[in-house]
Amino acid sequence: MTPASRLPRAFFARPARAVAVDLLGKRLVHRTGVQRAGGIIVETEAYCDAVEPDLACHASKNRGRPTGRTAVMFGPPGHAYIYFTYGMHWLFNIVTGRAGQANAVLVRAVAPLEAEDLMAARRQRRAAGTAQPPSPLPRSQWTNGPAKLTEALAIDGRYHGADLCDPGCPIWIEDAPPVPGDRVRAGPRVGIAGVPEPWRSMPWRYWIADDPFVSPHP
DNA sequence: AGCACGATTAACT
DNA sequence: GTTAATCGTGCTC
Repeated sequence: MTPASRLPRAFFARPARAVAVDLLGKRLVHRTGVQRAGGIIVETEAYCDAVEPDLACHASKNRGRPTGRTAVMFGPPGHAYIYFTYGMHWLFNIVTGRAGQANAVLVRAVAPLEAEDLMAARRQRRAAGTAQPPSPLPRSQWTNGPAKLTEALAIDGRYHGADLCDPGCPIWIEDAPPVPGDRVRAGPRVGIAGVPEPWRSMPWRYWIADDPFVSPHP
């Protein structure tokens, strides 16, 4: 069964920055069997807004030509661009814009909404070797980061390239009321200190003001 | 064929 | 504030 509120391709077929802002307040859902886990998107980042090269974007590698890793980003909008980083973390993006352009939006944080016990279990550290009961991870830290939310929602590389607009896809974005414009904040993207200016400082990270699940530090 | 490093996180001083 | 964990990718030799 597919919810009628699954966002259609037209939503994603727009410039990355517009989609990144409009994704705030929407719901990211992953169905595994009969279980559903999901959260309200509270933080995003736009990459490769197509006007000119964005050196912070993976698609700018290989002189801006597609590679095995980035090919999905050059494809049609509404598909998942998921990649593995630091040897241990999966990051979830949605392809935006139109085919031929390499645009994407990174989902950096969500607020837990459904199946919270399931998310907590997925995020709970395994007891390392010695039999010491791991202290429960606070709810505030379940999904407040790009790699934390993929772990909590069990999203990984198997969904790389998946069409989120396909009624059969177990991952989708559910429509929800938009966040008022005066509640949206913008600032530089996180974790790209090695990227040259001006791209390093472009304010293409968006979040909901004062939301407790926005990723820490930055 | 080899290598430096990353759209991060958690644990540590 | 600092650093280890951990490995696929893109770039250099």
